[in-house]
Amino acid sequence: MTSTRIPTRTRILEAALAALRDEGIAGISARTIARYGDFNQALIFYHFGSVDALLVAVARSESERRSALYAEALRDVTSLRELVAVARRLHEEEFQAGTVAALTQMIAGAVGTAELAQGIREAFEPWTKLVGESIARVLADTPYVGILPEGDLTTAVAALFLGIELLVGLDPDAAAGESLFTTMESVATLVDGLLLHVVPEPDPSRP
Amino acid sequence: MTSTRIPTRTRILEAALAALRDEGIAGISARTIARYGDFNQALIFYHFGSVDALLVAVARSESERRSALYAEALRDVTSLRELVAVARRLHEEEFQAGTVAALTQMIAGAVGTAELAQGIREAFEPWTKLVGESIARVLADTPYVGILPEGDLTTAVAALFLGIELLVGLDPDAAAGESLFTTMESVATLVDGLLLHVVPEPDPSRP
DNA sequence: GTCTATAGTCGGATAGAC
DNA sequence: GTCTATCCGACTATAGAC
Repeated sequence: MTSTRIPTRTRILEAALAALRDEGIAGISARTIARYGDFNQALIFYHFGSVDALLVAVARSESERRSALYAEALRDVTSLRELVAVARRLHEEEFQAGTVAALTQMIAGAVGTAELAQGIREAFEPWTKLVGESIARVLADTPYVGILPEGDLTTAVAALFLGIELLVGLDPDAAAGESLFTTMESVATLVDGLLLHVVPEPDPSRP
Repeated sequence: MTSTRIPTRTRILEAALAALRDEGIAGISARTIARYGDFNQALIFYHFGSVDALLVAVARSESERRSALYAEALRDVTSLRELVAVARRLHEEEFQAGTVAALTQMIAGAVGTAELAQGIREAFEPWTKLVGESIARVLADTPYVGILPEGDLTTAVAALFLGIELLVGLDPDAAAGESLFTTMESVATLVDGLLLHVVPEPDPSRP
């Protein structure tokens, strides 16, 4: 796990992610991160220059990893239900690792630090682009193309999932388990019907 | 503005809110807050005991203020469109003051500080209850009562609006202006139609 | 590349004068 | 209730030995 074969740069990135997840942005410091990775605090400055620069590097690394993992699934999305299904898979796979929570903390920490905000924004541009394209495909061939602005819908979807992770951080019980995403899949199925002008019957046994 | 007639306790609460909004949770400290309110740093500990306790007091105060301001409007809500309209009004009225952004920062900061999380959760219980009741009324008299769990929907709605403020903090241009909420009102109107099983313009040529 | 040591700053919190 | 003064731990960042 903590094998010496893993390059220090990577170890620092992983430690920063873990610290962000567990301690939150308010508890982040070079010393905290070093404790998580069991390396010397000074290495952070040697490899990344500053703590903020390290956080931007974490954002970039996470954005790339995530794009690689979910790009294929996202490209197949043509309905809202499918989009929520990908989101659910992402939530289930990433929740334990706490990577979305870490991202949420970074975004929250970017307030009042303009360069950190810009770095994170740029780091996640490829990812938001992927999500935006999926939403465009959901809208395509529905009567609402050109009526509902894709940019706003993308923002709303991104906001929804970031907000969920934020609330999960506040109250792990509230959004835990399958219930929340199951409900959202139900709603998405209903809206998909609406998009196609077909109203499905209410289903007493939620899928 | 900085009149001596305002009790110190209030001045501290307001300064903490402003500091939270401008500097974010990562930049919060007794000294930062004292600078914002132009009072002595030691007063925070005299009046509130600790910085964390002050933050919980801010959450309580904001929850009460908000409940008082929007309870009436929320009680009239019986459709999703009306709920989004209240959210839009809240966003427009509170955005400049930055109170939602401050709350977002508090929630983000609560990660890894269990007692802070519990304090904030309790502080906002009356408010989430109000929102939950509105959603219950939206669902009432639709075929989906008892099928779609209100708790999950409340969580999703709360998450959506928290996430929006989080993203606005990251990129003020992205969610600025009227566009985002106008789009959400459009979507809400469509979904309202769905909830009542009334499809705007049936199109038999589409399966 | 990684370590120790340290400068210099800022933080929470308290004691005690007024 | 509000102030000054202060303890002391934690922080960023750098210098320099290895």
